[in-house]
Amino acid sequence: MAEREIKDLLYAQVARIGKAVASPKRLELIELLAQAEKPVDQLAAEAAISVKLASAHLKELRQARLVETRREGKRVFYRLADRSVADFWVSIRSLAEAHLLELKNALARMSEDAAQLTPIDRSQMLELARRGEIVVLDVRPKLEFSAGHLPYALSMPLAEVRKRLAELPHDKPIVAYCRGPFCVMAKEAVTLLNREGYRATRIEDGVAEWRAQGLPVEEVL
Amino acid sequence: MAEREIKDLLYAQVARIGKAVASPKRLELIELLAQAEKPVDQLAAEAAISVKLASAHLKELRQARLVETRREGKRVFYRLADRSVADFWVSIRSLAEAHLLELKNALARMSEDAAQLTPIDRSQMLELARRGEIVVLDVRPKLEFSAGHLPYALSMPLAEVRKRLAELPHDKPIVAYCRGPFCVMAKEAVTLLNREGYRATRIEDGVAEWRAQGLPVEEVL
DNA sequence: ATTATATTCTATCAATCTTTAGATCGTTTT
DNA sequence: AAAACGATCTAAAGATTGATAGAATATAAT
Repeated sequence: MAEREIKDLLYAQVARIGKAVASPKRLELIELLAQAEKPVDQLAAEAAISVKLASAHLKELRQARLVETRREGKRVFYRLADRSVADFWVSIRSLAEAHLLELKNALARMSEDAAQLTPIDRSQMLELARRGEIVVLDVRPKLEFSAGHLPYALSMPLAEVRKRLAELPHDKPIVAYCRGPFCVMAKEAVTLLNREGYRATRIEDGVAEWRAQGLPVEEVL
Repeated sequence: MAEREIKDLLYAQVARIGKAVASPKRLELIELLAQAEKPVDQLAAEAAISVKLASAHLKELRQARLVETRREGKRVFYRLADRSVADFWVSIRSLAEAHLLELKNALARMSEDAAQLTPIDRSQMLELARRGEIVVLDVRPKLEFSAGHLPYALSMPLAEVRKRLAELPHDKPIVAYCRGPFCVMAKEAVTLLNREGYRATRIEDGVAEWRAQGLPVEEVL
């Protein structure tokens, strides 16, 4: 085989990964799967697409070996092939944030209330959490928390925050997080908490971002 | 604007990066630009495509803000927008290598002579080079060497190796490298050198891979 | 077995992308 | 100013992809 043909083959293979992440919906599915494994119907609902379309996109991701499946009774659960896929999601999103002005603007529009954002140092935050001087609040669905969460984090899904206010201290800073920079759950939780008299801020990191930084994540294996 | 609309916008922006790297030729252009800035005609020749097509692909890369241009007389030089694009190239290639069996096979077919490949530790190699116990040979074109190269490396473009054999010692191991795992120049140089009685091996790293590992690179700024 | 549920496969249309060719634009040289 | 050259733009053909609907498949419950 000629050198040129082999080269074409090599780049074509890498482009398969590129094609897999060239669709907004597939990226959203990857981010959702970075939180925890999920069945098709749930992925479809969370990404706001039909089950059929979700299935088609997941098939592409599977052909690119980015996701794997597991059947449990009637349901088929999808999960990322391994940690490097989540790392890749973080890296392509970061690259996009760095290079696409429109993305920065859209992100800024989403979190106009910049004061909510904690620019805190990650390791310092970890230390404060360890000493119990702040409360780290995971507002994602319980199952995603179970699949892995920041150290010392307390699980309180967004929908439950209002009813479970009593569990939160008024005298300590509360730092909320959710799925990552594109997720609005932490933002909503913080808005609610501050209205109720708590000292709440949020960080943009999700578990994938946290882990991609080489920081520890609590998970049941 | 509704939450769903903003989300769609965010993922669409990231997908623009995905689309930019969803084409084999664009990936090849990125790899070429990771070596050094280059004019359109040269990129077209090295990627074995027409100037028109190269121009069209480069336009897409520019719209995704992955590359920038500079005019010098009649020529337009393209360069990567910044180092993170080269890092991204390394990361998507690694992901592809890890997940696509066909890619592994194609790569294996390319370097059937596994004995040529040095599985050496990078820092150890750096130390040996510093002490002058090995010769690190950069077989890429001179201009790419000038734009940045491994520490202590000697520039000897593949086409010149045969004539410049006298410059190389017979009693020291020679470690050749070129543009990265997809590049065949180092492989060819090693084959030639071993036939001439030298102790030559190669590493798959190029400058981008080296730098992505956080290792130092010599460059004129 | 039959039915219900979850998922995937197949077919289709519209939209998008790749590639090529011809025309155009900008810069340098004569 | 004209010619030469490099690069880009525009237009068009063919190929590929995204999204939707209907048919088919696999498992669980009846």
